[in-house]
Amino acid sequence: MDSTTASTRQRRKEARPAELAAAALALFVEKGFAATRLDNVAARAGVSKGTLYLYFDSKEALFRAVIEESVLPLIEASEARVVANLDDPARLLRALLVEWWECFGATPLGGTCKLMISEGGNFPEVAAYFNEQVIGRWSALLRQVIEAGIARGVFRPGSPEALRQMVFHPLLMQSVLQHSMFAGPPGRPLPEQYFDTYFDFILRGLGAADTQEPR
Amino acid sequence: MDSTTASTRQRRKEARPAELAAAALALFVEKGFAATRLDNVAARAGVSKGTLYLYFDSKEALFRAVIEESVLPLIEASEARVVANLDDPARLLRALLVEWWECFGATPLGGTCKLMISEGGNFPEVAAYFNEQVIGRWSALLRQVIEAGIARGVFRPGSPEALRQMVFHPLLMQSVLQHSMFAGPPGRPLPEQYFDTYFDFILRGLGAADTQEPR
Amino acid sequence: MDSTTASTRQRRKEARPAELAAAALALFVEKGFAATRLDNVAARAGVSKGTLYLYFDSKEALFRAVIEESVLPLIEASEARVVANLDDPARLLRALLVEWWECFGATPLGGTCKLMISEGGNFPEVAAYFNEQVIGRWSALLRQVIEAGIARGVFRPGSPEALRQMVFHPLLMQSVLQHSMFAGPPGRPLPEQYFDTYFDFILRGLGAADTQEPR
Amino acid sequence: MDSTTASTRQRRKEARPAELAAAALALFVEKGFAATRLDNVAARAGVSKGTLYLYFDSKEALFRAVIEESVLPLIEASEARVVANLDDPARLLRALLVEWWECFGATPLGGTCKLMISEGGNFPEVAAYFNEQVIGRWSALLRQVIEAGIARGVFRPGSPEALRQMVFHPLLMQSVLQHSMFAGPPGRPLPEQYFDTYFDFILRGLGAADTQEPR
DNA sequence: CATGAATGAGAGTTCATTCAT
DNA sequence: AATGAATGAACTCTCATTCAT
Repeated sequence: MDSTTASTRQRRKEARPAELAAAALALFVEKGFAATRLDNVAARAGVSKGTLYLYFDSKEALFRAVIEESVLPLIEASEARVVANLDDPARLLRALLVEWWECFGATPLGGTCKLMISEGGNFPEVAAYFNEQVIGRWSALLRQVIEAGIARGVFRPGSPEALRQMVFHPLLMQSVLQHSMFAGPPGRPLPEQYFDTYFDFILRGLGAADTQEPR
Repeated sequence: MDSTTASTRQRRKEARPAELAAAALALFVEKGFAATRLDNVAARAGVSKGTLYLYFDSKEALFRAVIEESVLPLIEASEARVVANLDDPARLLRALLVEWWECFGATPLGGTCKLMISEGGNFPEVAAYFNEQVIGRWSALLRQVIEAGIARGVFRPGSPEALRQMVFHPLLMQSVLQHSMFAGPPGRPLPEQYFDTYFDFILRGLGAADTQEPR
Repeated sequence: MDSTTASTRQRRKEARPAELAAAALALFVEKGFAATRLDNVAARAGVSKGTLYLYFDSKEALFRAVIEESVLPLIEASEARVVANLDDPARLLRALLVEWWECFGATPLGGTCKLMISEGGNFPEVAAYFNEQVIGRWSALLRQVIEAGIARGVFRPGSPEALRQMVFHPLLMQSVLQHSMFAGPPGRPLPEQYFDTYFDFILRGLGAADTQEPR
Repeated sequence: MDSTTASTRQRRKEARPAELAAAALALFVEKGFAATRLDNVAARAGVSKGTLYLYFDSKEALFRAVIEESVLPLIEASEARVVANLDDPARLLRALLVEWWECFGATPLGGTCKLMISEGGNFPEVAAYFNEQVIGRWSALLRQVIEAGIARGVFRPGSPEALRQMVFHPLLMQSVLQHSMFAGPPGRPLPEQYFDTYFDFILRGLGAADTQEPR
């Protein structure tokens, strides 16, 4: 019963839902919800099809779980970081975006963005949840940083929401594309110079004072 | 039987494939390929399900046709415009992007991008075709303009491909999002100020000398 | 469109639901609802499995249709007969019961009684419908005849409902048993003397004046 | 480990099969064989699903056991009573039927009859066994009493088998209906007057001389 | 040309049965 | 002896595809 006597069976049982959700995420991202066969999900997780139903009530419940479990950890860490570093918005912005890319956008979790773009229309409540808990909170963070930058005169004035899109969408589109069509060899890193060009571009775009400093 | 009805029929007959493809595009974009029912496509086009098979061999053939018919017109017009106006890259860039948005991104055709992001992995040949004929040619155009700007000293030096992404992806993401999840009322226009902020941002990002000129 | 041009296809289409319901009734009665396979229903009706779904939304809908279509005709004919012949209750009772047996109890329709006994608990709304529209109306008819007989002094006094059960349940049980367990060769008629013994018994049981007359 | 707990365990162990069979009987009667889930049987008996397989080889073996254990006790007692009391057939008949109702028909065991009506067709050997060991012996008893009555001139002449059905089927149908569709509050007793009307009716039906004696 | 009734392979889901613990 | 996680065959239901009309 206690942790020391946990059997192999027990350990598997506790790990199962996460394993199954990971397998499902990969296939949902690759093929879409409707085109993903539960046989394939089960096979990828190394279990039989029936086992899926021990942990999830239906294919749709699996989808919801995949989204819900994929999204929360990063946001909270980032929110904590923001409140502590608003005095150097340019550096903070760069740190947030790099972290987003490395911990989310470039990982399998990043597939959730492609997945919600593809399937959101078929699952309005899941889309609403994702919008509130993930997109909304993350967007608010970025707007906060941009507003701080404008307030401090580091960035030029402008609509924080529009500027947020200019800043974030190139990186988001990178993530979406890497989980789509031309994924190439999976895990292929961005070209070396990408982040240099990216940050130079968005800081110039924001009218940041010191865009000339080399990296 | 008489000439009048014959010509009416004739017109219908010739228009049919395009009507069917338009109905299919709308539903493929809204629901995805696998979740779209041919019954619904037929109903939206006002024909019976069997009629679809008079014009398309299979659901997949319909998908290919949808993609193939959606993409060519704009590119050729844009290509012609580019060769004629390379001497003012900033103005040309703005004109191209506005045109792309108004003639493609904001129209039902813009759904094609969302569709290829969602379904490209399931249709590699279609994705390859789309990549070559649309993405490749359009990207080449934009790179050409950016390179011209750099060569003329209007834009700062940098990787043309990376810069193309910074310039184009915010707009592309707008189009994708409008055809996805949170489409809101369909056809909702972008906020007035969006293009002002957008062009100001990307021209600053490109290091363009005169970013203050009004649109 | 009109009846003369009705095609083979058309004629089949109109007859299909009844054919399918008849096949389903036979198998539901024989095996029960849960143990009946839709494959078998389709095969017995000479169609494919998918065809069932052109006419019935689900297995349960098929069950409802089977019950609802099996029950109404007899009742109405019997109700009409009753109001016209209440002045000779003994003869009327005999006529009603013979008719019930020949037009319902001994036919495939009689299986509905066995079916509702077996499955009523799993389909409360269907059972309620059957109870109101069939059992209730038929029981009311019999009670009416018995009450008329008591009022005229032809039958001895007693609870009409209890007497109805004594009168009807032997015949009902015959029908149920013939559609159950020991059906023997289907359509096996009752032994010659059964009805003689039956009517003699129930008329004596009702205290009818002239139970001594031989048939 | 000590003798006290060992004996408790022992008692549980020996009682288990009967507890499991009782749980199964209740659910088989309520829902039918195919619609009864072994999970539910196990839950109702307070054990896990796997435990069922320690005592019964399969769901069908459980069904056989349920039937076989439900039937024998009453018959033997009744058979003994019959041989000792054939000299007063009317009184004996009444006693047998009251006993059948109180010890079988009105108890959970009475559900066996409904169950065999519902499922007999799917289990021919079980049905044959039930037919021989229960129905056959019980019917023979009743016929014996009826024949004795006829021989003594207490009942009018007639086919003993047909008369047996007239006599027994109203009571049997009561039992079947109480375990079916409209069971109402379970265990609801028959109306007070039911047995009065019932015995009056069948003794009149049998042409018994003295049907006026109160119960 | 156009229809829509019919098909049947293939999907999601259930549940009797097994077996490592 | 008892458990319950795991299995996979078998079910209901769907829908792209066909073809007689």
